[in-house]
Parts: sequence; structure tokens; C-alpha cells
Amino acid sequence: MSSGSITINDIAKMLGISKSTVSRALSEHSDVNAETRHKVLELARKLNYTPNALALNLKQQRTNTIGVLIPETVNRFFAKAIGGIQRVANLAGYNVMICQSDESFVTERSNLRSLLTAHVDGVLVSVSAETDRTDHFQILLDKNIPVVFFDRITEELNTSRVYTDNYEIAFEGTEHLISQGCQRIAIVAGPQNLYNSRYRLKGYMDALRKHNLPVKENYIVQSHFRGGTVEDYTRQLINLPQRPDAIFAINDFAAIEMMHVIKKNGLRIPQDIAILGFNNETICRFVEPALTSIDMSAYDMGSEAAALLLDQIKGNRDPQLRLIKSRLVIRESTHLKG
Amino acid sequence: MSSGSITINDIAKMLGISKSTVSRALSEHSDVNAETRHKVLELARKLNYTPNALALNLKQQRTNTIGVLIPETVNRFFAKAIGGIQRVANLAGYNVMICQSDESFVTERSNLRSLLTAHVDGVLVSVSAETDRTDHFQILLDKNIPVVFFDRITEELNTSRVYTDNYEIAFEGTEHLISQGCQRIAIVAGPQNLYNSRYRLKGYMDALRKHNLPVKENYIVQSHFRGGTVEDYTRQLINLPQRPDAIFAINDFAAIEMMHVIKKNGLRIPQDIAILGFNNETICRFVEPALTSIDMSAYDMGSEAAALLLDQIKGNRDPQLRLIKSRLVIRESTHLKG
DNA sequence: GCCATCTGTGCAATCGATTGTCCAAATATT
DNA sequence: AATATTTGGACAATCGATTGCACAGATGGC
Repeated sequence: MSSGSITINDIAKMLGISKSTVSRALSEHSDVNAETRHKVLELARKLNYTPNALALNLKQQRTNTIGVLIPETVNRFFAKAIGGIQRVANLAGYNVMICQSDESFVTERSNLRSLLTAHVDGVLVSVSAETDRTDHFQILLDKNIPVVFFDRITEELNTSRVYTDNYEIAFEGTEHLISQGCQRIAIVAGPQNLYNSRYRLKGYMDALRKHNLPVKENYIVQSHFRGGTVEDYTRQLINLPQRPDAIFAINDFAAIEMMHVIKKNGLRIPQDIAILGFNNETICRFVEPALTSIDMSAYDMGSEAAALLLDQIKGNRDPQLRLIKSRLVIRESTHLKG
Repeated sequence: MSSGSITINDIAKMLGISKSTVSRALSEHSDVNAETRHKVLELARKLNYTPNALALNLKQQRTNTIGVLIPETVNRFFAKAIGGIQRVANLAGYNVMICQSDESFVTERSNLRSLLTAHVDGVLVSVSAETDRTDHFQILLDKNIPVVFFDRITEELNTSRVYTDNYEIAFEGTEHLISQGCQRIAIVAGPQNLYNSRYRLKGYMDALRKHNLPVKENYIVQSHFRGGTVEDYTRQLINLPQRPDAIFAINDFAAIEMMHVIKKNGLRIPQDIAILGFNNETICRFVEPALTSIDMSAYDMGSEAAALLLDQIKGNRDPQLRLIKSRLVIRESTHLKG
């Protein structure tokens, strides 16, 4: 009565039986007289009984909740991934607790503590831009709490991972630019502590080498995802003595801002500079010129990661790897030939 | 030992005292001998004791978690609002459980049940596009669980609300278009069951009336936020015998897609048709022409809503209203004069 | 030296479920 | 008819905290 909800005890008293009998009647699987069971189920339904999740949590030491630790929800990749995660989780009866690191290592570590305190049954992680070590995740392994890394993964820990073929797709994107006749290809690379950034840069460099193009240091720009610097590095690139004839951007929004700056400087896209984005946002089709980009299947990565995690929670404990392939989507911003 | 974490009982046994004494020692506020307390605190620190949140949840009937019920995380307005919500919540020691309705009434109701089952201490709500009644929220009021509606609010329930001046800003936006010489202003209006959509449409109509412009039915398009229809209704509008000379779009992404369709049809922006967006996305500055829009302070709305909710959770039970003003940001897409 | 007061601590109930153990009654076996 | 087996359900412990109540021992007042 106190909390407004009725309990197993209330039902027991009303029927003059013990609460263990009520419990067993409700959880089908035990020897309760058919008539007794019927009376219990009937009354439970009538009183709209729902088991108190808090009591179950304590008793069973689990919460039917999974934690999600991501950089930012305003990052559309993660917003989409959350969609996939929630769908899979909710279908399985799990709730989702989301924490954002805001690309900060300290916040990430603190979020992790919160999730542990909340006793989530498992955690999905995509690390922050600042994260260059992984010892804070060790505690999850020590406590035998399932973890699945997705997208911004780490290779340092023996956990399940869902990732994309960063190397191959960056290679393919770069080769595409080369195939369009570009010879001086610049790249905006993310922080090199991140798995994705490292392999993308590598794919880019290997593609250049394969086609006997020089890898030039001043064609490689470091970015930390923070806005506000795009204009700066774009200017810097287009003012180089040997101006690049193509730029592989870090994501679509940065690419669009770059295009704006480039056009403001009287250069044509793609004739003077071709632009290649990342993420294949819907808006790519509507900017001018339409932006070539790389489709990442964020939703699928989220779903797959959640599915793996639930699998692990259910007891399947050996780490799994899942590759979700990305796809080059060619549009006008890189279309020079044919 | 079983769950790996040490408990108050472990400490009690190790010191040969009762667990109630340990509990009292840890929670400062009771008469425990200074020496005993010191020993307890010392050992607790050494063993890295943390109270089991699950036990506290059951005992105290609260979870230090707030629920957030929103349409979609891929909607940038809500992605930003989540940022504000989480910051305020985390600072106060609360976790955040997010549910997405995917703009579906049924899912919204089901999400609400999940949040209730999870015993969240309070709920922040922005209703789905389909939501045209509010009886499913009554259960929150009945159970005395604090609710704060934000952005997509309802006026039917006596709860706290954080909202923006939809009427005034739509009025202002429309007057701005009129001031630029536009006479045939179309609007893409959201579902009329939504508070925001209703008042925006009203503001638009009243502005027209104030300036003695006719309110024409075929200048008012209904949209349900779903993509894929933008091209259709844009074509429909520009093919009207009396083509509109301005369109008030439902949001920036739709506006940008409209601009694309309009330009593809050989019309100029803003000379032939002026475009006004909604949300003031960063990208507004980088499209061509730069898009005039309305800035909604999503982050602030989220923070404010969370702050109100925490206030209510802490006992301040009378409903509060908070107006967060929006702001018209004028750019090239509506710049005809001067 | 006797009773009152204060201090510090332990016991046990409580939150709301699950579950192992045990026992009484009913039924089956010989 | 005496014993063995099955059946149905009660009791109590448990999960890990908090907290009201009781009580022993120390201290103080007279």
C-alpha cells in the first residue's frame, strides 16, 4: 500500500496463503495446486500486479539494463547507433542507460563508474577522442561484466568488437580519387590514438604508395572533431604552394564546411579540388555539388553490438568480432571523369 | 565475496562489530564512538567499499535515475537537449535512462511502462508526432512521480513545462518575410495535435492577417517529420498557379532539401522564393544561400527541464512553467532588401 | 551507595521478491 | 493395516542496505 503498488505479500494475505506459494504460482514452474494457481493468477490480474523490479534487481543481482558509453549524441553516427541499440535492447526486455563522454577521457572514466554503480548488466563502448589507454575498462573484465566495443574500438583488450573496415574503405576512397585523376590528395585525419583514425590514415597512405604518389606530411591535417577549426585548416590546405587537388574530409559536416570555404575562395569543386566526406548523411545529396561520402551503417553497428552484448549477458562468453562493411557512395564532389 | 564487491556485513565481521554500527559509522549522522567510526572508515577506504546501489534502491524506493522519453535521438534538437539533460542530471548524481518513441504513440506508451517498471524517480517527456491524448501520462501523476514536459508539451495536464515561444517566433519569422516584400508565404506545418505545430501555424496566420494578406489553404502543407516527402510537397508548392514567394519550412534539413528541389527547378533563392528554416543548425551557414533559421536553444531547454525535474524530485511539488525564447537568425535565404 | 541519565552498540524488522528445506496430509504400495 | 511415496504449501534465509528499539555499562546527582 505504501508505495501504491501491490506486492506478492498482499496477494498472499488476501488469499490466506504464504507468499512463497504466490511466487511459485506466478512463476509457472513449480508444483502448485491448479486451483490455487488459478486463484493467484486471477487475483494478480485483477489487482494489476507487477513484480517490483527493485526487489528483483537486488535478489538476482542484475538490472535488465545495459549501459552505453559514447562520445556524443549530437554526433549523428552515434545518434543512429543508439537507435539500433535501443531497438534490439527493448525487444529483449532491456533498458538502456546512455552516458556521453563529450570526447573527454576523464568524463568517460567517470561515466564508467556511474554505470558500474548502477549495476548495468553489460556495457557498449565507443571511446572518446582523448582516450589513449584502456586500463579503466579492465575493471569490467575483472568483475566479469560483458563489454562490447563498437566503431571506436580498442585492440588492447580481449573483448567483443563491432567495427568497420576503416583501412579498406579509406584505401578505396583514396583510389577512387586517384582514378579521377587527382594527384595531390590531402586528408583530414582524426586523433591517432583512435583505432578508426589510425587505420583510415594507413589506408590512405597505402593507396597513395600503391599508385606511386608521394605521401606528403603537409597534406595530412590533424583534427579533433571539435568544430571551429575547419575553416582554419581548409585555408591552410588551399594556400599551400602545391595546392591539393582533392581532400578526404573527416566527416560530412566538416566536408560541407570545407566546400563552403573553398568556394568562397573562388575555387571550383570538383574541378579544382575534389571532396570526399564520411558518414553519408542525408544532406550529402542536397548540397552543391552533391557530396561523395562513405556510408557507415551506424544503425546496424548499434544493433549488432547490442545483439552481441545480450548474447554475452546470456552466458556466451567468448569474445566475438563483427565487421560491418562500409560503402563508398560516389556523387558530384569527386566526379571528374566520364 | 560472491558478487566480488564487499559489503557492510564484511566490514562488520572483520571488525567484530554489528553491521548497524558500520552503517551508522559510514553515514556520519549518528552516535558512534569516534574510535569505532575511525576504524570503520579506515577499513572501508582500504577495501574500497561502495554501497550496493541495488540494496539502497529497494530500501529507499528510489533509483537516482531519471527517465527521458523523446521522439528520436537522430533529431538534432533532441540530441542537443539530451546533452543539457545529462549534464544537469550527472552533476546531481543522477543517471539518465533514454527511451525513443520513434514518433509512435504505441511505442511511447510502452516506453512509459518500461520507465515505470524501472522505477525512475522522474520523467522528462517530449511527445511523439502521433500523440493526440495524454491519458497514459495520468499514471505518473497518480503515482506521484514528477514529470516535466519540454518542447513538445501538453496543456492538458497540470505539470511543469519547458517550452518556447512558438507563436511569437512564428509570427516574427512571418513578419520578417513580409518585411522583405514577400506576399505569398507558404508554410510547412507539423501535425496539429502537437502544441508546437498549432502555435506556430497560429503565429503564421496571425502575422498574415495583421498585414492584410490572405491565409490560403493550399499554402499550408501538412508534414509528419518523416523524410521522403519533402520533394513531393515542394514540387506541389512551386507548381501552384500562384507560386509562393516564400516558404516557412518545418526544420533546417527539410529546408535544405527544399532549396535543392527549388534550384533544380530553375528558381532562384531568395529572389523567386525565400526560405526560412527552423532549428538553426550549424550547417545553415554553409549552404547556398545561407539559410535563415530560428534558434531554439535545445541544450538550454534540456538543462532547464532537468533542473525543474530534480527540483520536483527533491520535494518542490508545484508545477512550474519556463519559457525559453527562440531567436530569428537572418541569413541570405530571406535577404531581399537592403 | 542508589537511582537517573547518557553513550555506544546490537538485535531484528523492513524493502519485495526467490528458493531450499521440511512437514502434514493424501494417496499408493505391499 | 502398516508403511512408502507423492503432493502442496509453509517457513525462513537471502540479496545489502537502513533504522527503531532495547539494553549494558559508564557517568553523574543526591
